[in-house]
Amino acid sequence: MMTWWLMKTEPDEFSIDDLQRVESEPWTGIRNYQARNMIRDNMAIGDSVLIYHSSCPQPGIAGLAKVGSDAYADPTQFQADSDYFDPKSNPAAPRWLCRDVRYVRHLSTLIGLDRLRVQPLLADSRLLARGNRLSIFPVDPHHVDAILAMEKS
DNA sequence: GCCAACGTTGGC
DNA sequence: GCCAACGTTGGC
Repeated sequence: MMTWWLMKTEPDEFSIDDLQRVESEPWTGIRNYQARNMIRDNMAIGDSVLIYHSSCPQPGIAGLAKVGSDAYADPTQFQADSDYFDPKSNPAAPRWLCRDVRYVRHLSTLIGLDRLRVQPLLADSRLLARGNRLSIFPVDPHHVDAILAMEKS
């Protein structure tokens, strides 16, 4: 059964335009155990992804992608010069995982957080839940429907 | 730069 | 296992 996911990215670092350019990208730098467990246990190749731009002038949902690989060790945890270097991670038992994410398409226009906030169908969504700092989490199909319907309105 | 929320760390 | 201190996230 296919799951929909939301993945946050800071467009200054890596935007939906960048994903389109490279087509497929190792989604590295996830350093939260809950998110790590979902990458490991709950994602599947072919799952769909909402790409969300955060920490930027226009936060919101920018495009669609797909999970393109199984989970594998995030190489940045072993790179001493990386922001994501984790000296406590052991190569024999890597602490952090990633998956490849494949570009599907841009939304016709970015659906801003301001618009998401006023859509009643999303009032109970995790996306809008107070204090949600997870950079990866599943999205209910009916919430996805509501979001994609906003693309045409 | 501020601040609320929340995860992680480490002393006990 | 508790909990205070600290760090990070992310909107504004």
